[in-house]
Amino acid sequence: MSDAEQTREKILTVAADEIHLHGFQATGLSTIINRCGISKGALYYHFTNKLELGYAVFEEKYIPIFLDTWQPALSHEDPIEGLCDFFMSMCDAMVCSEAVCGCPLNNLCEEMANVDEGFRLRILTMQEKLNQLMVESLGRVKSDLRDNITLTQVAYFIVATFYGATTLCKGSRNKSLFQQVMLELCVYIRALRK
Amino acid sequence: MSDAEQTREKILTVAADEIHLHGFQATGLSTIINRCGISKGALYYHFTNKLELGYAVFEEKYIPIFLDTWQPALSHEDPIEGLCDFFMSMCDAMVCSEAVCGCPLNNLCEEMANVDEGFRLRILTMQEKLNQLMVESLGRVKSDLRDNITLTQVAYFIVATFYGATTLCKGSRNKSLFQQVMLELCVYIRALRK
DNA sequence: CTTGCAACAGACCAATCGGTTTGTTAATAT
DNA sequence: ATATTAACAAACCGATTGGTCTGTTGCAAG
Repeated sequence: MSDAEQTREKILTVAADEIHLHGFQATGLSTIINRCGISKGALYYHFTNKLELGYAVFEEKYIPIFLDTWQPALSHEDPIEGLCDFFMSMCDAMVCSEAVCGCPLNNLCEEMANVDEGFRLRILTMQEKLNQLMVESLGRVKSDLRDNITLTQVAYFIVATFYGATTLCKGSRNKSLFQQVMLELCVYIRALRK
Repeated sequence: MSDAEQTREKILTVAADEIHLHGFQATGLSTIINRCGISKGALYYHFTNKLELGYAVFEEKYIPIFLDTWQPALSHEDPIEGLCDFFMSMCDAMVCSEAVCGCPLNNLCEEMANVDEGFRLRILTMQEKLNQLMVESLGRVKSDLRDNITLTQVAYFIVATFYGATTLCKGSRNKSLFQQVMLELCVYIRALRK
């Protein structure tokens, strides 16, 4: 990787972390610059403006992370247990010390959906993609599931609950609260079976 | 109500609306001042700083609205149906034109929980209060419910799903998506019965 | 009549923001 | 050897932010 590419990568990595920690709008370019040890000239050489940097972080960092996080659960031979395992593992991964950052997708959706259309559409695309993946995943065991369920609806319900759990956890800084919601979510998911 | 009290009320009302629309940090004092048709001197006469104004908005505006919104559902003689009615009515109330603002509590929690401890504790108190109310409410018909359920856990689960649904709706600007999650939530709630 | 304070108005200020411009350097192509 | 360019460094800029400071006005008590 060339020096320039390394610089670009470093900017993206630091920006991704900073946006995850403090949100997009609250993240100053000066912070990114300082943490990277570069100048403003360097940043603006690689990105035309703050918004474009944000888009790049979303597409080159958040999307891959997001897919890598959900993929194992969804490609599990038994998606029901795959999801339950995933949610339980998220309980351990959830850090509740100084700050709870939660899911970058959820955060950006809350912060930017009403602020910038470019962000909103990217988030929307990702959410539809996740829903589609989940529908496909559950569809593979459709014969095991109750007859009266709508897969799309169920998929959105699951994601909504997951998102809401992270929000609650942010306010309470209580990992066990997150865990409780996840446990109940597992109860719900397992009850999808006949 | 005296003139001074009227001014204070107007500030609180406008600030509450503006914070609901754009969040606390993105709301400038100049916006509030302009919309109220007052001066900066007036604002700082009634509130020591922006943060204290935010707290006042939370306590004198958001908390009452929040309680008034949930109370009817929870004090319904049949809380299960009370909640279902409530969620269905929220589908109609949800506006999806230019922007989706969602629940002020959820918004502030997402934005401020990791930024200011004063906000976080106020939000936390309110969420615990809601949970307590919901547990009491469901507790009144406990004999009708399945034996293996934990009321607190169920209550947090319900609120989490509701919160997450508003987030999804923000990104998609699709009222029917919100409706789908609410429908599934009703399915879940009704399944709490024996 | 005047003194005093509540209730503002509005100029002012330092800090910070995203963004621009100019300058420098090292490498590469000719 | 020279010209060009990629890849930055850093001073600079206008706009905006929350916050302060110095008035000014109207009513009310003495």
